[in-house]
Amino acid sequence: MRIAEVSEQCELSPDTLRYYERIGLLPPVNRSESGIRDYDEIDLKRVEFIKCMRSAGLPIEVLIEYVSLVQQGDQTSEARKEILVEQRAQLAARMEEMQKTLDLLDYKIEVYEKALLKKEKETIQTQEPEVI
Amino acid sequence: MRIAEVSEQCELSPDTLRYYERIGLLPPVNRSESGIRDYDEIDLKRVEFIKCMRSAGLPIEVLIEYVSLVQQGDQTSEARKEILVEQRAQLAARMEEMQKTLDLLDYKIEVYEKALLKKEKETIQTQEPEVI
DNA sequence: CCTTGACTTGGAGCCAACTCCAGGTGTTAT
DNA sequence: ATAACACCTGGAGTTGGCTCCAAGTCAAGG
Repeated sequence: MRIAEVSEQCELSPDTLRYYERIGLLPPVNRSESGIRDYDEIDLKRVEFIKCMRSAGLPIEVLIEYVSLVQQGDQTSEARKEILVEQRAQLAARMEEMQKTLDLLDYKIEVYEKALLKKEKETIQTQEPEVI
Repeated sequence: MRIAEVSEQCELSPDTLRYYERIGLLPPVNRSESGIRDYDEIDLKRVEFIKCMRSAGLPIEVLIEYVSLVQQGDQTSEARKEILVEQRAQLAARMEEMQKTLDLLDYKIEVYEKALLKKEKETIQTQEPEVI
């Protein structure tokens, strides 16, 4: 599968895919004789994994470390698990922060709605004498 | 209240506080005769609000727009509410993305835990090689 | 054979959001 | 009175994460 197709399917630009490979976030993808990337199913799974992690804000550096450990084989499982546990904790913390913000936004929106309703009524009241 | 104290209390660097004011995210803070910032309670509330919004990833540009509408007074309530509603929606969407990632992380951690337990007990690993 | 279009590379450029710095002024404690 | 320190400003630098570009290669269609 060529880069354009992967790009479309995974919704990441070709530039981003090449960038990820360049920095070691994706292990080198197989090439055709003329040097064109040919992504296989395994590559696709990696891309999807990275996309998912990145979409939640996990730093590229951490993911590079994780990927590099995966490449080093089975004896790194413990270290890899620790990375995931740590990142999971940080993600959960960020989500809690965001939940607080969400609650505050909901509260403020409600306040605005009430204020706007009130304004509407008042406008009608002050308009009535004019209209009639 | 001077900038150092606000910085400590709100956990934002003095540089960041000055930066926020410079770009119009905070309305100008009152100064002492010698030009030193003297934050009052209202300023503190604004800082806390901005900090909360920023911690959830709301863009500075949007917050500047919101703050500027607040400065313009009551007739901008509708527009302000719309900004909050839009940002609330985007925030909720980001949180959903993050929840998916959290679930995936939990799944992977579980897999690692099982694999590590198995390894511990058996000392022989016939584990299928992982892709990522 | 020539053009078109997808791909390649290394490197530069860009954006958001800070963060740091130099050079200066003001304040406080000894 | 002088050292030490907090503050000021405008502007430059940094970081993370892409994104764009020029110049070149290659395969296929007319």
